[in-house]
Amino acid sequence: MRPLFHPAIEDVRPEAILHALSDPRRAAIFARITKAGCVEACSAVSSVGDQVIPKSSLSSHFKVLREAGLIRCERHGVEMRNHSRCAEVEARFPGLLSAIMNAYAVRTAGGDRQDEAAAQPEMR
Amino acid sequence: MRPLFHPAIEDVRPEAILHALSDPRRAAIFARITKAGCVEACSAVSSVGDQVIPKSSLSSHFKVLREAGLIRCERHGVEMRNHSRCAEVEARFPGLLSAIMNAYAVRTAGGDRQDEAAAQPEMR
DNA sequence: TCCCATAGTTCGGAAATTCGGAACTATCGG
DNA sequence: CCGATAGTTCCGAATTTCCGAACTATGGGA
Repeated sequence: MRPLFHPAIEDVRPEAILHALSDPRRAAIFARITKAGCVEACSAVSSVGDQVIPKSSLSSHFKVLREAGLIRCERHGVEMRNHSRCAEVEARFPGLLSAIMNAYAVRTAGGDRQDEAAAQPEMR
Repeated sequence: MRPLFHPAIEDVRPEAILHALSDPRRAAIFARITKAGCVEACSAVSSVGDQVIPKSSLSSHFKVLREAGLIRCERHGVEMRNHSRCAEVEARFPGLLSAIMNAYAVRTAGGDRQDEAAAQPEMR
């Protein structure tokens, strides 16, 4: 089971990235991984905002992020380390990730009525 | 039926935009509308690449784009005019749309094996 | 070595979303 | 009023998402 599938950076497709980040929970998870110095134990993210995410759902969110090419996952002992592939993706699609994360930051800053804490602002 | 629903710009949510543009066909439609001087008869876009889109599907694609806040639609006689809300969205989420459209352009330029003509490059 | 605890994945059925053909509606030009 | 064109709605089939329960993998003792 070790060799988890990761797309090569040149196989990463924009629609996969947009789809992955079009879910605010996944976007929040990705923001957290990217912010946290690119390393984090997997279910350190057991909730987003005050919303608890069941672990089977968490697992599939990570899978979506991984297969979209946004993160790199490897086992370390009993847990998983997740690295953001932010830099690689930035090189291939300049400005994309920062624009997306900024957009979420605008939304949470802009005072919408709905779940404020969903996404974390300013990456990079 | 006239007053088609359009979200106010401050109600536009990033996840809706990402979701709308995470479909390459919708992204291509949006690119075409934006490029074509912000006005275009609706089913001038009856196909994307060489792929024909049935009109019920087209209709719902336009609905998704409209409700995401990406386009503005109004009836003119028997047909629909679609304006890109690109400028408004750009003001709210700086860099987002151009980064996304550029990403699709990179993909088509980068020589993926799959439907090359799906999205049109360089907006703005 | 065996057993337990922890971290994550897989399975499977329910719920939600998307797709697209067929029927319907709106508008214009005779 | 009639026909043609442009879109929308309806609805069933196919696909995707969600999440609890069972399962797998790894490391740490006893």
